Amino acid sequence: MRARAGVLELAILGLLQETPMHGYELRKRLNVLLGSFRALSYGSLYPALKGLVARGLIVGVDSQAAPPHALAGKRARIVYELTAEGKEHLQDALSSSGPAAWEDESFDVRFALFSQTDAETRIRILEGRRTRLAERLETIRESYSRARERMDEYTLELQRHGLEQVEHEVRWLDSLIDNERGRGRTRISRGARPGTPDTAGGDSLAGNDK
Amino acid sequence: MRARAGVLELAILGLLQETPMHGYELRKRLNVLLGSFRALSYGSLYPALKGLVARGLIVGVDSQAAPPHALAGKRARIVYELTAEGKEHLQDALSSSGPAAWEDESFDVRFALFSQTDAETRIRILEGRRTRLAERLETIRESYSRARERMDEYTLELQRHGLEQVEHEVRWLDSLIDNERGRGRTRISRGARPGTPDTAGGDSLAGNDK
DNA sequence: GTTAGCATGTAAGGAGTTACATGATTTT
DNA sequence: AAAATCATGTAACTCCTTACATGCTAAC
Repeated sequence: MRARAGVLELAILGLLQETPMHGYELRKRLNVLLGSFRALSYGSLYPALKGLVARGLIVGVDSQAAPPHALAGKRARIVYELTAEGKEHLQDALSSSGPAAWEDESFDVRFALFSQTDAETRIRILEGRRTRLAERLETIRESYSRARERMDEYTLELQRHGLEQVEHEVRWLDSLIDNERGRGRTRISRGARPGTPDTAGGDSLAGNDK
Repeated sequence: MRARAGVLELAILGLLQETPMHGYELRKRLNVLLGSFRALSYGSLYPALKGLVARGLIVGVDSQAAPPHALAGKRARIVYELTAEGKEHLQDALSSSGPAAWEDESFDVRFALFSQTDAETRIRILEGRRTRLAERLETIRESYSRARERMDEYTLELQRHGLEQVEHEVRWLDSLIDNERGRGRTRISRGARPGTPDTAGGDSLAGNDK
């Protein structure tokens, strides 16, 4: 009820579960996790950490207080780690698999946290996303056949490329789902797609689906 | 100086240049143009229109005021169209080709408006985006070789897929640039890539770039 | 000794969403 | 006569960015 999605919060909790860190380092890891571009600003990160501390999900310990024999010169680096409640909250969030898990903004983060997610939830999320993308294909193809006369060449080309990208992601998901089903918990075979080679290059917009 | 990027505003002006419309219809066209998903809300659209009117770039005329002989029952539909200043402003915006034109948030809209953009600007934007994506490839490959040990299988797989997507877009841009250079103003050959067939499927992360 | 990178934060504001509020018109 | 869809708007709120502000530490 109170759980305001909060992709950023989820990512923070997920990374801190793996290993405690201070803000500055966390940001770098987050930039990789959140899609490798879009450098997250400190103006987002620090207030988010503050909020998580206020809600008792993480605690920040000044790393200079710990070592016994003096070395007291160094700058305060606040290392954050999960509390018991934080771990519980994270587990709850990771075991959920509603639409919020497979939308564009959150799917990547949920996927990156799959190591900490149980097998059934992983499959449910992958399938949810696949369904979502299939709907999107439907929408694009529909708008294509409905209004292709009124669209100029560039809009059309953009549409075509968008469709290609989505189709590519669907194939990716299919291979992932295959992998998850095949082995209970074995590793991902990178890029190998057993029965379906790359040669599906026909006229994508013809609608050879269903 | 004053030109706060405003992707939405640009898209609105671009669509209204093609043909005057009322808000509701505009929204549907915008949803296609802005990437086919992410349904734009009225809470964004109407205030944006209001702002454009306030700045004198568009005017809204109540479509029921126009017809001479009474038909006065129908609901007010406010049809918006560009003013002279609006057209000027749009031309200025469309002839610019700074980083703001080829970033993720704006590139699609700029591309969709290519019919209204001159040939040199089109090429500059396409090349700008290509360079941007090449940088991104560099970043991803770097972080991959720097920290592949510390990354779990899923993060790695996500990275690999992201790389593939970006590589695909680079090839797309290459074919578009080719097309733009080849003909001065001829149409886009849909999906046909002259010299480079789809068979570039090797180990993407090996870094066969440069 | 100065540049680059480490490290933490705050204040103001931009760009959008959700939820609310209202009513007309068309289709079933 | 009900349901869908057309049509326009506002208020509150969320999430994030930019710009500011501060100071330490390592490398050149």
